[in-house]
Amino acid sequence: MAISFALEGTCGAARAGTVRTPHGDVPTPAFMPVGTQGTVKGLTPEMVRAAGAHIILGNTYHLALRPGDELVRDLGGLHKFMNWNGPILTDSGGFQVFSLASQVKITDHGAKFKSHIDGSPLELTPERAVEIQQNLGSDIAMVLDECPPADADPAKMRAAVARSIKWAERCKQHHSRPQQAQFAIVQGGLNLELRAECAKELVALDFPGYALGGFSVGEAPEAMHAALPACAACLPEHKPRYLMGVGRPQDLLAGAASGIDMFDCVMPTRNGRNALAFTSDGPIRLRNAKFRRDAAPVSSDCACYCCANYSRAYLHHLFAANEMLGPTLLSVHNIAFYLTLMREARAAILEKRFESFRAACLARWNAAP
RNA sequence: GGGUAGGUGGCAGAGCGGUCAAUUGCACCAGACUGUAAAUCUGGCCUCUUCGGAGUUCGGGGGUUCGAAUCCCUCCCUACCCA
Repeated sequence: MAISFALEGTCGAARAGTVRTPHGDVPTPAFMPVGTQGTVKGLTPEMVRAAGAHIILGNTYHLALRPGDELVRDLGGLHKFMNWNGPILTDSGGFQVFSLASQVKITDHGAKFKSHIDGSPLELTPERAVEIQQNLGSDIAMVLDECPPADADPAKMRAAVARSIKWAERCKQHHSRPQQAQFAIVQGGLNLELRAECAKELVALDFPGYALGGFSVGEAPEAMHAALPACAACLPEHKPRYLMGVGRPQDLLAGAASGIDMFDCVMPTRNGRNALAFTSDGPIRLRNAKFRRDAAPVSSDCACYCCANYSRAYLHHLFAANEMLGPTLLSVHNIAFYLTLMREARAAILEKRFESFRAACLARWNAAP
């Protein structure tokens, strides 16, 4: 068994547990910083760990294109290559089928891409996605899925679900790395019946973990929040549940409240690079002139390296001067903020006070001036 | 004292008779960012505005013209060269 999941406590639908992997344990609910190209942008692994991360993401599509999955394999695997010895989850490239859609042609066989790097043609099939992730040596691999946009018409949505199920089967069939767990991905958009159907088929295939894909792809956040409880409830209780690509802090809490265990999102790092800081009083834009002389730390009660040592005024200066330390420090903070939130959420679940914790967080974030 | 090249919006720098409130970059102001083609992108940036427009701008003054940032005269200023 490549991974196992221990459920340690619940509070309503919310769950606290531990995902055990060959490279270490992950307490849940967990947030996974995104390191698409074999790096959490701007941060060393030491910084990522110090910020509180237990597990990070890598990406099949990007790493296969460059430097190449066989190269990574030959150099000892992704953990060694990037010097991260904790757990790694690799995304399958399914999201790139969505986000690079203008250059992608999808057939039942696979997704034909044009490389965003040099335009060269390539095809990502379910089998190839499995192979790449096995070469990378991640602890958790994702099946290749088709992730339609939120406004896709019902027929397209249904077809994407059908294809995602077939592809999941092929991925499972092709998978052969015992120390790697493969998670399936439920699609279906906001159609709960379709979601349930998709989940049922995938659960029958008995994967060690299940993800909800196809959220935060253009729909209103409230619509996603409303759909999550039912979607999560379709998944096995004794296996980890992963909400892919989500989201803002309030989305993570909504997910956790619905019974989701794992999250990933580029938001803390990308927004950090773009001078937006998540704070206990809501998001702030450190490029704004009002922070020019603000001696306070980025977030008032944050214990991260950034907040322990630097002022908002200094961060404002770094971004104004275009200094690379600005994005780095703010990525450190934002990741720490997300991970602290998950740690507190976990404690609140175990202490059966998750809903009041969530309500308090939302009240504070929304009270911002 | 003589010559030459110039003086355009916070700065740099286009424009050289009408389509110019004036290209562009920087700076500045604000916004966006959800399984990362993103240290990126979008909008604003003379004044007023009922957002339809309206009013004042291109060193100062005067002139030519239906019309001038653009042509002429004059004054002021800057840079370089010659005495």
